[in-house]
Amino acid sequence: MNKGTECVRKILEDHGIPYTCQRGEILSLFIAEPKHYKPNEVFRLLKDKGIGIATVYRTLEILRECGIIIEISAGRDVFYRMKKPESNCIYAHFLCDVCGKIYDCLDSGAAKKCSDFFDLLENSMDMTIKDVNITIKGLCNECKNKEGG
Amino acid sequence: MNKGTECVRKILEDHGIPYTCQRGEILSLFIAEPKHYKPNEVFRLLKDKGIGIATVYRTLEILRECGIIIEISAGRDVFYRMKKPESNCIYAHFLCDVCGKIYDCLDSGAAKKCSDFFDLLENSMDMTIKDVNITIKGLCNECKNKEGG
DNA sequence: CTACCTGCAAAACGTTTGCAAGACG
DNA sequence: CGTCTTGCAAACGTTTTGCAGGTAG
Repeated sequence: MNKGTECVRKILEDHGIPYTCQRGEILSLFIAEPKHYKPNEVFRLLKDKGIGIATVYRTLEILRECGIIIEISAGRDVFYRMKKPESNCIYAHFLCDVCGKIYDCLDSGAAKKCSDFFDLLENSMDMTIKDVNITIKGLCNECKNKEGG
Repeated sequence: MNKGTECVRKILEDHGIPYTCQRGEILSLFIAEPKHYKPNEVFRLLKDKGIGIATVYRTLEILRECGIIIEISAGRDVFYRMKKPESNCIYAHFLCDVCGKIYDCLDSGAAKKCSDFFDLLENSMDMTIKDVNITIKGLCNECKNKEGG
């Protein structure tokens, strides 16, 4: 049993999730390359290892429930990615209309401003905010410059 | 031909959309009760009048394309509602975890602040923002007080 | 050994499409 | 009358579910 497996097993068990090799593989994927994955993508990358689509969905739900990964909906698509420790329930993503790439886009300064803003909103509307999901659509850096030039 | 029909016909034609009674019915729904509708909901409310689900989807897409209504995705659900003239491409919605109700939640003051924030972000990340969709999840006013008390 | 987890296949959704019939101007 | 629009049913992609067999502890 190698180092990576050990590490992944520990994360799962620390969250009260019994280890199985399928769960290990899925979580490893998110750790190895920390980007946004659609369920289908996870399935495509791991089906060679004999992981079924149902297990992918069930595992993503488990990992999300316990806060290891987060679910992001951008338009009609659903993505998952690792939860970053510094993010305080406010997630902002930029989705490029042209190339379809998805970018995270809150540095800690912006996150703080945002957080203050939503605190105010929470009070003024007398509700309890659990999380905020901001999806920005437009042209990303690359596509903007391609179109312009 | 009554007043309501005339009015709806005018809106459609002003946007370059040929009038049909199905389009009229769908748009009337949004005008009569200006709330958030899922495609399915629109279909359920209008199928008695012989409107098919395909027509609902096609019409919603047409109305969205020309800016009469907007599309909002909240979690895995897609909603449509009338576009408000004052909204400047920034849409914020509150979705209650418990009762599932959806609320608009940017008054003009908050919208201005938000707008400034995203202008800054746009510059600092060198991208072009077309629209911003903010989904806030949590407990709404009513459900919060029910749970608490 | 028991409880839980898995893959498969089928079902359940939401959404889109092709097509023949019908409505619009 | 030609064009565009419609309803239907089928197709499609995504997500969920039931179940028999397998795995973990």
